[in-house]
Amino acid sequence: MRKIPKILVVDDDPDIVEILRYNLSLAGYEVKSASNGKECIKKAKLFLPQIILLDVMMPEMDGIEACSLLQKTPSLVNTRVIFLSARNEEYTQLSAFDAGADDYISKPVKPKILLKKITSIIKRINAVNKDEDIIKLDNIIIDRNKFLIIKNDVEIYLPKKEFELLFLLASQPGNVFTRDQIMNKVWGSEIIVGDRTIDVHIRKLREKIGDLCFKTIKGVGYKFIQ
Amino acid sequence: MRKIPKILVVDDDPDIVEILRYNLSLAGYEVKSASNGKECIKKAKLFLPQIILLDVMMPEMDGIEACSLLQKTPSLVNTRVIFLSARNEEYTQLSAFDAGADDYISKPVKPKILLKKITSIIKRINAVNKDEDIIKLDNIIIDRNKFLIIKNDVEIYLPKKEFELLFLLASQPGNVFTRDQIMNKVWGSEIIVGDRTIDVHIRKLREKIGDLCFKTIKGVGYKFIQ
DNA sequence: ATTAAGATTAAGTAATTGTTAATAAATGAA
DNA sequence: TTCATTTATTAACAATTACTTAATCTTAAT
Repeated sequence: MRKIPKILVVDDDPDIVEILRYNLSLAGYEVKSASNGKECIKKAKLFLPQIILLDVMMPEMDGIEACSLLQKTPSLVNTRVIFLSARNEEYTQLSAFDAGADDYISKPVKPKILLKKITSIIKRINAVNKDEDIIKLDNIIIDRNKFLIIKNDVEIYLPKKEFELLFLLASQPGNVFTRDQIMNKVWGSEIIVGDRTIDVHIRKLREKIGDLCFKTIKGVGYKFIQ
Repeated sequence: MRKIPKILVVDDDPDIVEILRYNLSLAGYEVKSASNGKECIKKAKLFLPQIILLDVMMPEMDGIEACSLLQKTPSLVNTRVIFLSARNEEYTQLSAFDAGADDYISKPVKPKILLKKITSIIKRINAVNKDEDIIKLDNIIIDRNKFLIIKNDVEIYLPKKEFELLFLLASQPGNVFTRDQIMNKVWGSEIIVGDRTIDVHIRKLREKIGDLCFKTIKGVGYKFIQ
């Protein structure tokens, strides 16, 4: 149950942005775009993408300069930058790598190959960085790498299903999840169990995590509240 | 004091091997070479390079096939493969990535750019894998060079599989490793053994290292705890 | 007050892991 | 090599834990 990888596409040519957006969305990535270096940095800090596809020549601020600045942003240490450029002079490529690029691809870009490269990078990131699987709220941390809950500095271990249920509810505190949604996400769509199964698991969570954390919305479902 | 990065150059053309060896050695890397896929695999397992530069077309076994096999070798999980090839057909590139390539560079290779790419990859590897061979925790040291455990100043020698399993679990204390992950990393993806094999090895570790160090997360996997 | 949805409990069932001992495979020494 | 020893794997069964259900009780909305 990993999150959808995010990609920021940065190019001043709207056509190129559209082509890339189309291909990347189709491949299942979450895509946002920017049209120059300044916008890139602003959006990257908010969006926190795994990958930035960056043009070199752009108005306002070029890609190389943007890349240098991105490297200095702590929240983006795990973000990889791939340059896409029509400029193939060696010195441009060299300065791109000096600025912290992870790759430099010459335009025209072959979408299939770009996708493979991205897959390969994402695979490497996932093999290492598991930060995405931790939910941190005010007084509870839910860490799926450790399969551990820390509530008020106390460690709590939960069985698998209870953990998955809590993880789901806590992934969007305050939002109601219907029984159907819970069924599909925690049990999977092929498995069919009785109605009361969810109740019982909720009950156990109330026992272990605290009654007040779980609110029943009668006729609708359950929500996790902080 | 970080180790000198190791690079394995694989090409059937001795001239290319020499050019690469010259440039890489000059840049401070430790270089070995092979001239076909079979030799590549044999040497890679012994040399454990960070990076393999791999030609596509070679006698005996081509680069793509070699790359696929390399991916299945547990001790080479951290090794990156960069293809260097004169074949620029899209399908060749795609199958290279499918085989687990990290990059595909068309010949003729520009040494400066290759060096930058290598630097960039090494930087990423180092950012993650701080110490490859020795794990030092509060009261246990695990040294894979000596295949030795030191627990509370007592030396413990373990058989290979038990050692690998411990090394894996202790590489991220607190984190759960699923049985699948353990299977893939310790046994490799091509080997298939029965369900109870992991349990038995865990049992031996609990006997030798201490029961409390290993926690079972039922339905998920095992974790090492300090 | 009626009713439908949810809560609770305990008990049954299923699934996973632990343990032991026997066997196979690999390793190392004579 | 051959034999002895160690290590790895499997199989059979035990133990444990988790999951589900059924029966009954409670609650809240109309």
